[in-house]
Amino acid sequence: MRTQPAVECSIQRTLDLIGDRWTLLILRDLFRGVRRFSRIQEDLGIAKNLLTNRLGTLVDADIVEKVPYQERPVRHEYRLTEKGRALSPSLLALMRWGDRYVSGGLAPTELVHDECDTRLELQPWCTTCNVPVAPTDISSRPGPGRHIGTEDTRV
Amino acid sequence: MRTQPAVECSIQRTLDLIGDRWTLLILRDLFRGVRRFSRIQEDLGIAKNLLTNRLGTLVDADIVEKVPYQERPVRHEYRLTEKGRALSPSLLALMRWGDRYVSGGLAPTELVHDECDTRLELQPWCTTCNVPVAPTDISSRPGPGRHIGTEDTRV
DNA sequence: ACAGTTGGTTGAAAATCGAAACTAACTCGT
DNA sequence: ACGAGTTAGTTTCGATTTTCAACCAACTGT
Repeated sequence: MRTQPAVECSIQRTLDLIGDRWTLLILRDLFRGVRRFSRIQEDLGIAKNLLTNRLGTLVDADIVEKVPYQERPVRHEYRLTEKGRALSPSLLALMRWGDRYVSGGLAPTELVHDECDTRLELQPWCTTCNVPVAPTDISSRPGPGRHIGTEDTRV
Repeated sequence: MRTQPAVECSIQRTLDLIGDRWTLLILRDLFRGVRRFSRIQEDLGIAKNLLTNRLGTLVDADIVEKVPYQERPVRHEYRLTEKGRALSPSLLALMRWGDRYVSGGLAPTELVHDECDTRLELQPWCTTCNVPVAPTDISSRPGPGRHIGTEDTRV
């Protein structure tokens, strides 16, 4: 368990919840339609007790829900809630990064723009200027949920 | 270490590299401008040996580079490479999710566009049409880097 | 009746982590 | 020139987590 709290950042709060070695992979499987305990376990090679724990945490956090898919033997499958489905851009962004920098540009799965059939990027977008924004043009500042640091925030 | 290999997915490859409990937080600090060993260590409360290991891994993976900021005592700081800066959309996506679903809509920290001071959103972006793409205009298909599952992929 | 499937639990060994102590190289104040 | 302070680590060791394997319970299909 983390020693220092000081959780004044949504990235940290998010990673405290889903940022361990397995959880994002479990969520990826759920997005892919792998929803049963034993299928996830086989697919990831995760220890069963850990899968039990992680799924329990995800259910508690309302990211995943356990819905019965048959009675007598009652069997459940794990489905993403709306909160869980909202993680899709995060997984997409990680996937695109991996495509480019780890898989050497060869994407195992592509997401494309219907109209022109081009692969999609996920970019920070300024709704005022109506342009994509490079990492070097981003600053951070305290928001309504408070803040700590006062560093130079340029990349 | 992971037991089953079967790494046929960019998300998995990415998480194998940066998906542990600390690495994404370290990268967040680098994005925020916290670049020195001791500053990161204080800020995160991570054990020093772990920080050494993680930074080493990041440097080996060419996500971060160690650049001297003074001679005599040679001191280094850790800077994101282009590959590292490309993780910005991933972190932004996780942050925006946390803002909405963990921090109750009140962002502790906002990321803004330098030029106009507006809070940033994350949008799927078509590099061919040079426009943002709505979720309804997205399709998925198998890519050149092969594929595994044949499941029902609807959420 | 009994092998097989699903979704777990339990316990011990192995790997990893965290806290504190220690080191090395150098600066700064006096 | 001496001692204190800073930065960036390494080492050690006890605590925690993870993995692996075995076990279990409810039910099915044959």
